[in-house]
Amino acid sequence: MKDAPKSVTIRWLAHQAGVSVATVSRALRHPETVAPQTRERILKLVNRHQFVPDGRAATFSSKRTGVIGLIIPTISNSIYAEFTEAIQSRLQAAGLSLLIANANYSAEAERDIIRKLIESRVEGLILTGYKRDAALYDLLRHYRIPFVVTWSTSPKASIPSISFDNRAAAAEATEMLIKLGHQRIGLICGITGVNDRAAQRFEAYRSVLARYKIPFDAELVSEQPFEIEVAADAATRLVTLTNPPTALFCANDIQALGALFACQRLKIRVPKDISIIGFDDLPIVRVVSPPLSSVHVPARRMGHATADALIGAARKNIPVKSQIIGTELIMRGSTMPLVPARTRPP
Amino acid sequence: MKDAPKSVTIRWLAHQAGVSVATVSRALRHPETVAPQTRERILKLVNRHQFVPDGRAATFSSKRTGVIGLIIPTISNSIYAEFTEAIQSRLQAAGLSLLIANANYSAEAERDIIRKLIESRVEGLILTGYKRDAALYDLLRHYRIPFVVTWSTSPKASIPSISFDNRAAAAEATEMLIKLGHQRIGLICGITGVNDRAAQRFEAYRSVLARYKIPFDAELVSEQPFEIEVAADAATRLVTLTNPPTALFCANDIQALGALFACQRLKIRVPKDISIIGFDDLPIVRVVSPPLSSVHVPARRMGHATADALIGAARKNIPVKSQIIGTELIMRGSTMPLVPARTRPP
DNA sequence: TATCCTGATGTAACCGGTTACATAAAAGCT
DNA sequence: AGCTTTTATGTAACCGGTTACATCAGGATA
Repeated sequence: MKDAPKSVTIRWLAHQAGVSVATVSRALRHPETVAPQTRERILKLVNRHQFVPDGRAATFSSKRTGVIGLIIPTISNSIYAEFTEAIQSRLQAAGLSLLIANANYSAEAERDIIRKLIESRVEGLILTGYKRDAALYDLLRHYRIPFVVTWSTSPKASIPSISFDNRAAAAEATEMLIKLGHQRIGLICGITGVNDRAAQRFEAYRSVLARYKIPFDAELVSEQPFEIEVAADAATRLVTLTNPPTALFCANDIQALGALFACQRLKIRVPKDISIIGFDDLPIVRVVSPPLSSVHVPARRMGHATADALIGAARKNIPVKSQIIGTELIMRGSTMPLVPARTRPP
Repeated sequence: MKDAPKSVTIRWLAHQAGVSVATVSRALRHPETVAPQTRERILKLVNRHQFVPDGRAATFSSKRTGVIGLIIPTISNSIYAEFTEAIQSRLQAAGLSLLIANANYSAEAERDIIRKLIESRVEGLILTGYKRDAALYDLLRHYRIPFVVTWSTSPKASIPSISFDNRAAAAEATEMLIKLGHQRIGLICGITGVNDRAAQRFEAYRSVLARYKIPFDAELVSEQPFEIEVAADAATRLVTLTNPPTALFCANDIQALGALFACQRLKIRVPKDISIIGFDDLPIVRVVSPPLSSVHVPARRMGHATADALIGAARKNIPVKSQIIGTELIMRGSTMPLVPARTRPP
């Protein structure tokens, strides 16, 4: 037998097997269309030469990439990990791959990523939040790449979203604290200028306060990145105010945990001295002491629904339809009705 | 001007601009080789038609993908997030993309992922741990794809690794507890059968005990997945033994946190009643109360070194050389010398 | 036995951009 | 002014697999 060339190709294998390149291609991609003996002869050569087809040529000639792109704002918050794993498992079952890109909460980085993914001709794109340059949505439509917004509902019919309602969920949490008797409610949330989910949660907080005729006090609000040490510092600042809050609504669990640990360090008892509600319902919130109340975000369900929608779009040209997924406020040991706060010495 | 076709191509743009396809290609990829007026004329058309080149054709004809593959065992442990972000930032600066794949601690899933990445012709591959079917390393060499093992040193010169030494780091932590006077040291680690890093940490724990003539007690060891609730349960079981440990070495921080919270729930004081050391040195361990002692893993530095090595390999054919990166045991408030344990009622 | 249908296989054009090599014009130097 | 060098641009072959269409052989049916 002739020695293998530097790069074994389907053409070379075809020659060795005495068949056409189409037959080798069929043996690899649609083996049931090839006669059993022919198929075995081809696969034997494939294995002997450790042949792995060149995906660059395959995606070029088939005009398919089999890839769905996902852009998340960070990979260090495990709520996105759960969401991503849910998507990945569904896509894998459908024979598609997930390409994960991290935008690091940067609109500019995200723009570059979107263009790169369009250049790669991904067969679908999953976005986080709906707020971005409209031209990017136009470009996706121009290239007929199905897309869907997640982690935020979309106000426009032309921008499909599969998400829970941030405002409704944040309103429910804020309202619960009010119903527990709290009036001075602190908010720790993300940077509303670059994060539309944080902005929506903040708006809901304000609007519920207004609804209950509770004056909005900017001093009780802290916007900062989702880093636990930053959150702990923010909580420390809030709870050591002259007139501190008696409750904290944290727009994500990392911040709620930071707040909890800061209170522990300051010997402020949760929930006796201060109630805390988080958002996401990460596993860790069930394990800390006391277990944190939190808005349960159905990340896995949202991931599955998102993947299913894009599989339908990519494989069967089914348009992506918006869906709203419910959240659930889970009350645990970090919240209780307001009791008169003991005055703490300066 | 003639209407744009269904799919605008470089060929069509060339015709519109009155130049050749090579010139359009140059205008996009190497604009400095095209005369300024020609370049502007071409880019004007590109913008007008919202043209994004077809990456499928580009990667095919150039035989370049510009992609480095990274396989991590999970995306829900944020230590991998830090590592991944470090790699991504370096690659981005070098004009390369990172394709992240999640193996979910499954050797079979990883095998499929490796083959898929070879088929995609990634220009480099970053692996986690060195233990896997040798045929996979052979296949990577066969296709001349540079690779590197991370999160574990490699015993073989033919398998380059860039990592800290798990055994040395785990030995240091175990030894520290012994030097603090602890003899009954519990170990909570990952599943050693599928996780060579867990296996190495476990081996180091055993070997240090042996060195100090401390009998190995299997009852003090708990192997289970890295889930915080499972870790809390494991810790609960260990600390409620008839003859419980006076210290816990947890082979990652998630487990250390689970152990800490379990102790808090059981009113077992850390470090007075039991010392705890974790591994990874996640930000949260600095914030909890008490702050956890932990082996600091230089994830960012390892990420940068790994990316640099593969950029060198992919772009300049520089062979990847193994590197060992140090760790550092950070002692915080969760460890103290052994004091006689109060007898707890059954 | 003849005709029709199905399964297996071959042919060859094609996908869209890249780039080695060639050519022409412009710039620089003597 | 003539020659050399540099810059800008064109030509066209190529990358490796996919697949629409065609063909042939074998099986089924009338």
